[in-house]
Amino acid sequence: MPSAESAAPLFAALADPTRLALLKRLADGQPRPIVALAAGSALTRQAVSKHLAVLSGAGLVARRPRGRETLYALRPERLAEARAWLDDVAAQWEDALGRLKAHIEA
Amino acid sequence: MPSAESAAPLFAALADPTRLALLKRLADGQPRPIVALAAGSALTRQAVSKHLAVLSGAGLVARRPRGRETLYALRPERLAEARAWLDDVAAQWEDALGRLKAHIEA
DNA sequence: CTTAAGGGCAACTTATCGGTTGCATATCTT
DNA sequence: AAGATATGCAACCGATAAGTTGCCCTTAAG
Repeated sequence: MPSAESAAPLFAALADPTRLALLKRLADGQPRPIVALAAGSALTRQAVSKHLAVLSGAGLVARRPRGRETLYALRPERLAEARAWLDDVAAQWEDALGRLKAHIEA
Repeated sequence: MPSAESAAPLFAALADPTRLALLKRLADGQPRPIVALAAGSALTRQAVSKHLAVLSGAGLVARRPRGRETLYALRPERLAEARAWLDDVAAQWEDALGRLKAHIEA
């Protein structure tokens, strides 16, 4: 169960439609260079590069320089951490709900 | 499966440790007024109020004015939407992984 | 060797965010 | 009625984020 302090930066990296789109495109498991990712996004290469830097900083994406290009690949483990926080809260909620129900029936 | 455009504002609301802490405190199912929530947070009542407004705007929390106070309660359905997006990407990833493995073994 | 392609770095602009302070409003309480 | 309680609204400040542009470096390709 990630703490609020560790989970917040993760959600912050996910708080942008462009970045979500990038992650989704990388979810097919194929690493891509920046130009390939910038192709479909109507943004400047620099803008995409910045977004990838944010994702990389949050650990959601892995950078692997190869030759003159840099390949970016999804890191699903970090996605799982974000899910873990949500699961944690949901579990707390379910637990509280069950407790309430039990109390009413008692 | 929520689109990137609809999921991003949701993640944006989650991108702050104070707000995550608020959600976690509300996960016990008990609606609370602002003062009660501001009590443990070392912040001004106004700051907490703003954070709650953000959470409310994202649909993560329900406002229910009662008398001179306003009760805030968690809305787990919206949390589930955030989870749905993460699940979607994770499923895509797993699928691609399986496809790759099948291709190798073929 | 010359040229083009892929990217990093840095400066700058605009907008938004988190937080504060001050004041006004509505509702309990005595 | 008077005072305290719980909020809301608005203005303001400092920091950060998104995006652009311009320049330089490295690596491939002719």
